[in-house]
Amino acid sequence: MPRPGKNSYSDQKPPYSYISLTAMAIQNSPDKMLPLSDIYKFIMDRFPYYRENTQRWQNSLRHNLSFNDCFIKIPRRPDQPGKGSFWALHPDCGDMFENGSFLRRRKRFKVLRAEHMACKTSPMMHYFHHHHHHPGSVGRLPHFQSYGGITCTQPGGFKHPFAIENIIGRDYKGVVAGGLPLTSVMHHLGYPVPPQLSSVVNSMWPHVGVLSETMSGVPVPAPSSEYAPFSVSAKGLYHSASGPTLPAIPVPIKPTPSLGPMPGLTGMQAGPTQLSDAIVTPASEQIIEMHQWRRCVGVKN
DNA sequence: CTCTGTTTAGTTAATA
DNA sequence: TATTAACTAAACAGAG
Repeated sequence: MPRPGKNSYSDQKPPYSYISLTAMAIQNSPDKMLPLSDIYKFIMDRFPYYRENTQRWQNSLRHNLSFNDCFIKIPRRPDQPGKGSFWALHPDCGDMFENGSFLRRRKRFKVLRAEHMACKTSPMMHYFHHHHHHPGSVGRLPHFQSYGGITCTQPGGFKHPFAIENIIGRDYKGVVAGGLPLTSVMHHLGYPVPPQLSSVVNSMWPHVGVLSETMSGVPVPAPSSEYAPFSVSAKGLYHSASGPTLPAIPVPIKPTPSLGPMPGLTGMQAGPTQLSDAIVTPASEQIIEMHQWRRCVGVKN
């Protein structure tokens, strides 16, 4: 029960599952991977609700990381000191929240057992420690050459569930140049895409806030963590609150198909620019290597 | 010791 | 209403 005069609604439970909160944190990070403590931090910075009962929800969140195949562990390399591994999103997990609800996915993402074993228990994981990463490379686009394996496991090409261009497909479907998604163009021009588009991420995840606020450790001020809208009709906000494009707020309940938040998404996924419009990050680069290795070893997918 | 990570088990709640 | 995703609790192991 929110008490009047004090933060009113902002400490109410956000309409996100732990999975979506975690995915949000990961996707909002420059490298698309975060250590556990940073996932905690992200959530606590933006959602006052989670500044309490930390033992309870953090236990649940850790359970989710381990239990759900959509999250994968990426070992630290020697030049990345710290505790625990990095957590990233599995490249094949698809659009987990395509139904528009961030509370419950339509289906739980599961990888095949063989792949699961290879991914989670292989002693070859140390493989990742040895490849073209330098302390200064964070946030930069990696080399094209290492990029070839991006389509590796899904026919038609993989689209990261929270990939920038997917978000663009939802919020900025008009932002296209020459038939190519903006990200593709930027990528080809050599721009470091993710940072430029952080505002797009913010529009997708209304409570993500601005990156610099996390960096400085200053909690995000009230406006970005106001939950009053969630108690109101989602559909109404859906059409009115965020202008001509997309919901500024996630839809807590399953929308009707015609109201689907991302009419352009399917087209994006089937689009002709599979390879070039994916976002490559240090995390995905390492994932790509993992997949290449698995293919090489003959792990079926 | 704390933190991270895995696992089992039971409950709650969304949705087909 | 049945199914199943999500949540919670808890035991436990290993790393640092």
